[in-house]
Amino acid sequence: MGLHEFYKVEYLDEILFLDAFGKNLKRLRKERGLTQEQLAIDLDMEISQVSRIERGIINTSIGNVNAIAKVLKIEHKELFNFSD
Amino acid sequence: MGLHEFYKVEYLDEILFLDAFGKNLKRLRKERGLTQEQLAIDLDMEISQVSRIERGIINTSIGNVNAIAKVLKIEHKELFNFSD
DNA sequence: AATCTAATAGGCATATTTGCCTATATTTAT
DNA sequence: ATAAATATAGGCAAATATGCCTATTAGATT
Repeated sequence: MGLHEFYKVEYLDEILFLDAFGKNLKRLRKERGLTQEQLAIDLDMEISQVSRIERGIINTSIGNVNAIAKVLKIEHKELFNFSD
Repeated sequence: MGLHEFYKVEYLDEILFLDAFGKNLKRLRKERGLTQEQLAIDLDMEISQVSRIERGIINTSIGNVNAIAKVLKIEHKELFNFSD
């Protein structure tokens, strides 16, 4: 079905953003040949959280953005570098 | 006194990051002649939250990063563009 | 097909953020 | 110096993220 079935219209922009952010993270992770489990270990985070972030169902923190950038050895901006 | 007086060493990197992020946001906001109150209104957020974010005492969400970038009419990466 | 690996899903308790509120402090303008 | 505007501070309840756990599904390999 893709994305969420129900949502408040006011938050649609955020939902789309979280979805795009997650897809981008998944792409960057796979490009480096990492599994969700390995990324979770490196981040000292639960694998279920990594999964939730990549699926765009949670609104994670900028602290995690910082940690992810460090682990993936990329700049913060790369995590936000997606057309939509 | 600057920053926090007590913290767990493991989280020092995150504390420094949140502090830098907040200072950068404050700079970007002032450059555009906005008060915390006006920014809060535009973001549909509490002024106390804007204050907490700028002071680096909370770890806000990527959804707010997205909203802030939109309101300030800047790219996401600008919010992370600080030396340290 | 069977097995192994990776990812998704969700429940529940805890931690953290956020909204709402009031009060105080700091800065700016008169 | 006084007043007005702006920012900081913190308490409390509600909302949300996270950790920990188990189970299920999807994908890859043999």
